[in-house]
Amino acid sequence: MSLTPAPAGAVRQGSLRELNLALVLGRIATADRPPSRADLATATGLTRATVSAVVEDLLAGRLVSESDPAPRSGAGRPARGLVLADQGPAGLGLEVNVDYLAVCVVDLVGQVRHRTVHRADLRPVAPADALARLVEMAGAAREDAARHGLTLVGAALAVPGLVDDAGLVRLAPNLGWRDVPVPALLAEHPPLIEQVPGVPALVVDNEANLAALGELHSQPPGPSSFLHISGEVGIGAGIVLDGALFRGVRGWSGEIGHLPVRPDGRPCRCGGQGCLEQYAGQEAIVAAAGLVRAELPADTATARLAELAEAGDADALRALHDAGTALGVAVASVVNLLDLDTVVLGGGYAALAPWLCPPVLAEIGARVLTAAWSPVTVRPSTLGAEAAAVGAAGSVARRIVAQPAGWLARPG
Amino acid sequence: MSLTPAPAGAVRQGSLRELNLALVLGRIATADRPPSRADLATATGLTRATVSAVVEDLLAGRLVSESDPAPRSGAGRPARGLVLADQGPAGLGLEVNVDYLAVCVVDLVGQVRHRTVHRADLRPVAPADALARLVEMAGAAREDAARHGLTLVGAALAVPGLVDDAGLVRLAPNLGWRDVPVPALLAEHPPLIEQVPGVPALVVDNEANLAALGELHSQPPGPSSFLHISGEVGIGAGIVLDGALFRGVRGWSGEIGHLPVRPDGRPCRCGGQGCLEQYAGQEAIVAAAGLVRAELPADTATARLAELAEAGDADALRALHDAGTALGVAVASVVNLLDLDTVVLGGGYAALAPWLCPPVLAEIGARVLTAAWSPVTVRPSTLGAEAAAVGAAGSVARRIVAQPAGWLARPG
DNA sequence: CGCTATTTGTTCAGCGATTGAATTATTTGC
DNA sequence: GCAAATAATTCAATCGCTGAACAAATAGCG
Repeated sequence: MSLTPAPAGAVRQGSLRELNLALVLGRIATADRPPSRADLATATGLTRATVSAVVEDLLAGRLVSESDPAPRSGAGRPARGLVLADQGPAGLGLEVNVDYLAVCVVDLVGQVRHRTVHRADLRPVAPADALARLVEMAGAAREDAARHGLTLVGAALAVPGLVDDAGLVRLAPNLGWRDVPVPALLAEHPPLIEQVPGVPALVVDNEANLAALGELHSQPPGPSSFLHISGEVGIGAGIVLDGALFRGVRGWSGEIGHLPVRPDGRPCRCGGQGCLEQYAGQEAIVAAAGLVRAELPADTATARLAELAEAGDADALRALHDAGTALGVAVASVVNLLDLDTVVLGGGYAALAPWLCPPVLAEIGARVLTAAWSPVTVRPSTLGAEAAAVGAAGSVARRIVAQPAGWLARPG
Repeated sequence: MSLTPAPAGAVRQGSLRELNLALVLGRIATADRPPSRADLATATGLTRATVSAVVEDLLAGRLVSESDPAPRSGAGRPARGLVLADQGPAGLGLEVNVDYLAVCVVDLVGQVRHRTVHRADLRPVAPADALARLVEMAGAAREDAARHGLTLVGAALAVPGLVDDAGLVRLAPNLGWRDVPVPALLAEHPPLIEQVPGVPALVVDNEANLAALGELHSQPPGPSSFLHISGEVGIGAGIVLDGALFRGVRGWSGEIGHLPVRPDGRPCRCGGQGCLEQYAGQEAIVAAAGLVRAELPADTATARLAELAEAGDADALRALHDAGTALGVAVASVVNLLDLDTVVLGGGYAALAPWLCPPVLAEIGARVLTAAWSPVTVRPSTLGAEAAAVGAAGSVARRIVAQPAGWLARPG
């Protein structure tokens, strides 16, 4: 999701204003301090007159507000700083995962204004029932958002599986879902959002993708190209290139869990052999550490591992080192291929990062030709749990920033 | 290099025309038959009046020309078809490789209008001397181009190695180059091109990247996202995503030759272990087939292999099968990661495709989770040798199509 | 042959958005 | 208290798109 305007088709007279609205608003969103109209004029290359006109539209639409006297030095009339409004449009983020449901609301600024998590084992629950429960939570979220002056303009749902363009969940193995028509199931419930031109009412996407988007938009802003790895039962990755999520031809990119790291190794349930998941997936690590999986609820497995590693347990340390090495082989492949300089460990990996990072870095150092000239950073995610839900909500809010014209054109 | 306009900064009054010039010209370039002004209006969403005005500019700048009566059926005034001009701006492509120098000229249409290849072992030649020789060839190319009514507006140089943003060749191992400042060396020679706003005078890029661009712009147009693998002494890949080359954060993407396909395998000169290059590089295949490399000039090694395989030589067939399997493991990683549906085998691999494709496809089928739903195509490159030079020249010519305003604004 | 329907391409007044210069507003420094 | 400096607004001019009317050119039909 680039912040620079990029018209797809004809550039009409009115597109001009649309593009400049996006340009100016994007600048306000990414500035590290509230810019004045004059700042925006020099930053964008537009004239002050144009910026004033554009800002007037944005103020009228309540997308930005004027902040009180901005700190300045020197003579001259003081500038009025412009900031994104903390009221107005907001995004709804939804997440179905193996052991929890999550709902959150993120505003234009990117802040989480509402958050609900419902812990439960979702594997035995029918998809329709899980979604119904989610809608219920979302209803409460909307009411809470309204109390803060926020209007939900779109929703994004994160699922740990493969999703096609139409929102059909083709396969979510760890959840036991197959060919679940999410949009159709959700359409049976009363709509929770106010439709705005240019913002899809519902986007269904892979959990790893949305978590990566969350990382992209987190504060402080990080790099615009990176790999975000979600290490859960399965291992997924979100690839962010130049500030935009790369989804692949059919939206199924990031299947890093099935990169062959030991081509003649253990058979994987995907049909292949020696997939990363067999060596660095949650179950593999737990087993290698000598823990009995049945005694560990999924959401406590990584916590228990971290506990043992912290205490110096030899089995746990070895298991983590081996997993990190396997992960490092896969990451080295990605870095060689895409020339990324940042890798973020998210999901269950975030808590295990202190033990995973060293072997991953070692493999990168040994296997990446260009690592000698420019080092690769490997760090844990800054977002906590439910990162995908936050990323989902943020992706909706970002869309308003990227295409404000739709919101401004609404009748209200 | 997208054909849809995408302004980076301010959208000023004049940008409107710039964007629509690019939009209309891009449409003319990609249409499969010469479109009329009316066709363009419906295709772009602009009014016929605007299209007429835009086309008038393009005709005046000699970027397009009217083709004689286009075949039509039915009543009505006959349309006048519009085609890209076969005169006017053209791109200069240069290539330095291990055993040849190549120069070519490609016009707006994408056709190769001039081509010179100088075969010689470049390893013992100093970079400055190699480039001087290339400039000499380019001078002849420019004169030949001028006779066809073509003006060179930019140059691109393909090098088998890592190039940074400034055009510095950091490392070209098989050529023996290290830290060669190509732009500075070329600046000592008289300029060969006419500077046009928006078109860089010289771009230096990796051979695999430019070969991929050549494939992207080849006729008939193929997919807009694919992986192009150049199998020479080293193995490089160009990644094309949504019609644009993906260069990575520092321009060093595509180092597929060093993907670990056997993490504990043979040591590689990159410092890693079990890199693809050790199993599917030209030297590895030649050695596995029982051929003595010293007796084979580099440019005949693949031809000899193909000959033997054609004749049913067991050693050659086994060597190719093993190489294809290793290649397949790497390709499976890429496809899992990027969800591409097309893989093009270029360079030395093109001639060996009949024997490489089956094992590559077998590995993909076994290791790619999504292959069951949508098959992956693996095919040889349509461009012949010196694909990188052609791609280089084409990338310059394409830039004029993508940003015609610069050419139109020139004083001439 | 002449008329009509049809499609292509051009002309032109109107209009929206940006521009650049002039103007007003507000503060600091002397 | 006044000049300098910076911020923001106002306004006529201009650029380029729009929509509708108009001119051009052909096929079909009687």
